[in-house]
Amino acid sequence: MDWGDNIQIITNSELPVCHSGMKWATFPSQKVVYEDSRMISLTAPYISGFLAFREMPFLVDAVHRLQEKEPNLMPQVLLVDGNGVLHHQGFGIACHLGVLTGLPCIGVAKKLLQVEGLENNAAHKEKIQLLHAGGDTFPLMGGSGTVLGMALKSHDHSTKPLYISVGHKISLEAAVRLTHCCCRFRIPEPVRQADIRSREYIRRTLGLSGPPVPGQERNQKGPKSKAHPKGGSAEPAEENRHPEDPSKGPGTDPEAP
DNA sequence: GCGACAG
DNA sequence: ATCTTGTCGC
Repeated sequence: MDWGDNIQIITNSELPVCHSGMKWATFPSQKVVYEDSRMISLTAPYISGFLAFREMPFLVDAVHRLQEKEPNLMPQVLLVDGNGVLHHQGFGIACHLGVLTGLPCIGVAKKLLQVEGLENNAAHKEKIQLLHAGGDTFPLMGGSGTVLGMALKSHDHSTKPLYISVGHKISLEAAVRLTHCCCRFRIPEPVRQADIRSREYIRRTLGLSGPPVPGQERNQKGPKSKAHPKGGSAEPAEENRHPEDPSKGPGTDPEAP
């Protein structure tokens, strides 16, 4: 593989209530060199096909913050949690982010967006079962015969494929190969780490602030708390934290056989 | 009630 | 995205 050792990858990971997390890392070593998590106020609701409407401003903001703070770390490619041209209008969130930042973007979706006749039906599931080893793919063809993306078995023991599509300034083939090279587990590490770290950030900033009523039940069915000031970003209580997170120990590995 | 469902 | 219950492997 001739990507070199200095390709950097950025990933979004938005939780539906109030958080945006991103992670920058080198390739192929995948060492985290920069992290930016903060509270946000989501306004637009989640509507399938309009993900960019909801999340784009925060992703662009994060890229701009990086440009200000560490321009030397500006990545050469972004892995975006969502679709690129595999989209109702042929322009998913990975395309938006690519155009607005000028950076190459890869759409990495965990579920098939059913568009242009693509359907997660029996025939599709059959193709999935024919995928043999990690790295195996099959094309996702729209009604017009155009290849909108590729289903990718991200590692040998993964049941569900990833749905890779071009976002911006990268070929589908390169997008698939690069994504596959990032997969220690089903979800490519940039996406996975952004996810893990964003949840950890939430836990650490809101986790202990909420008043744990003595009789607190485990499964609170009430509405999600919006316990953060609107229009502002909540700062973590501890500012000087070592970004090093030596080893997570033998944690549970999702999607592991 | 039924279909659809990127996050 | 979230919530379940259970299973397997390191």
